[in-house]
Amino acid sequence: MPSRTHGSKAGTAERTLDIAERLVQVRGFNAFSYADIATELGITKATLHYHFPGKAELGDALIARYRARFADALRGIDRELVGTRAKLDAYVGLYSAVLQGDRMCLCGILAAEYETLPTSMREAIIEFFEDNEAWLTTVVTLGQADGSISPTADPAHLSQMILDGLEGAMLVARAHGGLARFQSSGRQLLDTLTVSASTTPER
Amino acid sequence: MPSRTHGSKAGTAERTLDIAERLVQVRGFNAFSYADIATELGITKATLHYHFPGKAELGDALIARYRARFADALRGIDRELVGTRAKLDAYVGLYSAVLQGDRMCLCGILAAEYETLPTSMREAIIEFFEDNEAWLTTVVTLGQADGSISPTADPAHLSQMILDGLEGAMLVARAHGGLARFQSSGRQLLDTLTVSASTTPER
DNA sequence: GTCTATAGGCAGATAGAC
DNA sequence: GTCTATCTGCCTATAGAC
Repeated sequence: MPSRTHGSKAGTAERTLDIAERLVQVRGFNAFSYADIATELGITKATLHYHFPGKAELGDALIARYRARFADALRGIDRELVGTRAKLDAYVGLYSAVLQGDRMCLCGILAAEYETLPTSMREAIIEFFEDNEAWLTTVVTLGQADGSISPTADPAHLSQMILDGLEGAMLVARAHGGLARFQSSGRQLLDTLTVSASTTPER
Repeated sequence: MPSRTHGSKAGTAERTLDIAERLVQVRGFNAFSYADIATELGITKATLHYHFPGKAELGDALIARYRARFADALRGIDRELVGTRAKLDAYVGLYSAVLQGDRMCLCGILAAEYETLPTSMREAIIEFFEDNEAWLTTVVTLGQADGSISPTADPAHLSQMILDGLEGAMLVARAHGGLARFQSSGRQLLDTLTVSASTTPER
């Protein structure tokens, strides 16, 4: 969800990343071209190759920026919210914001194309998932300590379940059900997971 | 799960579907070509166009066959198994079998490429998801009746959560964690969902 | 049904002028 | 940094012979 490039003053490289990011999140890495970006940016393909020698380098930069922005958002949640359910709700909100632009999670859609991607991109995608699982594990562990999550389950398994559930909800919702469906699926996931300690589900 | 084309005697059309199906499930619809299939089949691209005029028609046939095969598998579960958890375990097993060949669910990977697909394929993908949700809803409703699933949640929401969770688990697992991760995520989902009526989780 | 041959387009990428 | 021009290769698709 994190804000993409700010106001008006942004270099060609940054604007390229903004456009490429959107194209990948909507259409996938194998379904956009340098020509698409060049047209939208009003420059030539050759100029694009000056900033990003090949598609692989562009992909690397895309993931690196997305990953850093997502990590920032997670730190923001830790800073501003207390309580397991509040943090998890905010986490779901991150995904909702992405889906609002008819986009899929960048690393989620790249995971679908995983077999066709260069090694450097593959490794960075894995790191994105690991970041998310690590953060979720701290939140789940907190939840087990404060009694809002059942203490019998393995926090790592619960974290995987949450990540997978939300990535899948985005994937399916873009074809079938849209934002409303994503949100009901996400809410159901959290409701099923958390024994309402103090938070009251809205229905 | 669903057996692909049987023994030795299969026409060109059927063998084309077998190969195309695998290529799509592994690489995606936008990352395979008629040339890939022709080479593997030992025929020319022109022959392929005789059987399937364009990629859209091939895609339609792919989804139709996959959907029918999946529906058969669901009927098989209903025929052979009783008990909510047993049916749900078998459902997860269907997905595990797909993942074993490093494949993603056909309609899951197509959902990632949704924006780039022809209308006919889009509609068929949605129908696949609806089939699954309808079946899951009957199982969840059964589970609420027999006490193995909490009766307070909406069966439709729980069905979405299950479908989304498994599609997402496949998506992520192919990049990170593989079959083992898919299975632990799937088990965690079912364990969280079902209040162990009689089935004992393996840990 | 399967082939040869080919069309026409677009992909990613590079050389070299400004 | 950005351009023009161009290369090479692959893509989907078609015509027409066998």
